[in-house]
Amino acid sequence: MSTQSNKPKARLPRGLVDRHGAELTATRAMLDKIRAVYELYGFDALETPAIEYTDALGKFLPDQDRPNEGVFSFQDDDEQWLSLRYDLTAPLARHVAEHFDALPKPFRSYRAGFVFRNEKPGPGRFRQFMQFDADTVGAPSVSADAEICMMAADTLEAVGIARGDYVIKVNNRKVLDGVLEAIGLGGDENAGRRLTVLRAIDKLDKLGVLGVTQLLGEGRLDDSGDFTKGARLDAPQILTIRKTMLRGTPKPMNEDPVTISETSWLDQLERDFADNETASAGVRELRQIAQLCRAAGYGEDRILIDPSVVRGLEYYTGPVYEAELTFEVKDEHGRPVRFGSVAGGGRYDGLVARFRGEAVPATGFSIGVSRLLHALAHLGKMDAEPEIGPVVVLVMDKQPERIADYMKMVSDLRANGIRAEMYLGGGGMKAQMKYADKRNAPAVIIQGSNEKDAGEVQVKDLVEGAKIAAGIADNAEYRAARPAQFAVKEAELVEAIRGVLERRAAPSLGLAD
RNA sequence: GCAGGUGUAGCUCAGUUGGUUAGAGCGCCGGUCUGUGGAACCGGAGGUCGGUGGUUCGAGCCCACCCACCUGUACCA
Repeated sequence: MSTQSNKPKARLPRGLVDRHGAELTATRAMLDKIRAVYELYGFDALETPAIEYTDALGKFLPDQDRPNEGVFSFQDDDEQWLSLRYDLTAPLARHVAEHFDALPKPFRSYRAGFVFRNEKPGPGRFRQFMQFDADTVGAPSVSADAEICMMAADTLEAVGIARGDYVIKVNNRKVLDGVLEAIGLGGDENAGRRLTVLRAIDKLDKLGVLGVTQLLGEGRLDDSGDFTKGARLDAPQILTIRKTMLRGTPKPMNEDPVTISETSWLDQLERDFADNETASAGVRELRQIAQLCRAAGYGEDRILIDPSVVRGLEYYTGPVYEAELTFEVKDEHGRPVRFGSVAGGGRYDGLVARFRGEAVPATGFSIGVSRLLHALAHLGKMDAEPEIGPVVVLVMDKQPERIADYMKMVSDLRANGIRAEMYLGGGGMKAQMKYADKRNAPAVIIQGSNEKDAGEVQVKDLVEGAKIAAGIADNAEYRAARPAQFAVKEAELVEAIRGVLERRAAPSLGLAD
């Protein structure tokens, strides 16, 4: 029988993608812009590996039932569990804890890299994706948090998002915790319900006030008919949450919430929860952050105190921030596209302490590189121009001495900084032309025996040629026309190609053509 | 994980009440053409019809289970 059944299938696991061409170029350009801002702010580069000991990453210790829940894990040959990192913060905490004595404090660093999550992929969600983080470790004051927010705003503008098309929303976990305490959800016995409440609030921009209210109460039936159990709060509790956390949201999807100013909201919160120490401390911190940002010239259009921001539920201990894009984009069906948050972060005072016992305050944030790039593409800010391919020297004659001639041409072009290659495949001339077309070559060089005898080469400008060809309807005529093709002396080859490339680089000055 | 939907060529899809050797367009490769991308004409490759089992003389079509993908939802450090 055939070997067909044991041939491997050429395929990629779900949630993973190959990237190439314009997308890679655009990614590189964007990373450069982000890096420039981070360095301007005084952060230094740090690289950590993609693999860590599982216990260093945190809570996801593999168990027998589900060794890979959420994280990709495997055992080393000494039986120790290793995992692919699922964010860049936990590895940073490990690095700081490991080299604590040698590092300057505060320690300010940035890093970009792929992270891995073993979960269900969706549109714009992958199992491998890139993050670009910056963190300040060892700085307890809210100045560090305010600085991160300002840098986040600067970064988004640097990559091409206009002021007004984004907002950095800031909240404080102490406020959230304090309010929950005040409505009787404090203490260990209510940990589960607190989590449910926070998750519900986090869904505000997705489900709207109505949906969140349902999740705070009995629960919610989604479009597919599936029921999500709610937090089962009573009416007064729900009212309190709606009055505080759901209020003042900058983009109400529903008419319900009354948008009030940042300061009014802070005043109200301070008044209503004056006797709750946790909430009051949170409000004080938020006021300071707002004050610092305003003093530096960042208005509410850029950095906004917003009570509905929750962020991750695991390790944030103080201020939390989230960068949201506010412009509207329609998809091909005319429906609005949501980008959601493209970056986020917060204060995590307990993360390094896991390794050291003593508290090490830290704050930082993380940009979702692929998501941000996706958003930029919708904004038309991504250079989607295909790369200009190499000049292709066609092989008209396969005699070894002629091959040497062709390679010499390529070599001369390269020596002059022109991207070039000789056709290395086995095809005939037509195949070679198709190849050049597919590679987006600006020009091909043709030298058969006739040209060789005359000491000449044919240069064909493929871009011009395509333009001219568009006006030729008849096939025979098209072939005879040899559009945008001309002969030059062998010695003038480099100069001729340079001319073609220049014409290509400045098409808007095409009056002379 | 839960709910719903969809699986026929690389892509988009046809395929009669179950009936010989499963089709089209586009794409791909080659030829017409010792000389030219697109177009034209001619030819070619490419399918265990998602998988397994069942019903039947006979299954792409009917039944059961499984798998994959899509959408929503849950989780998301």
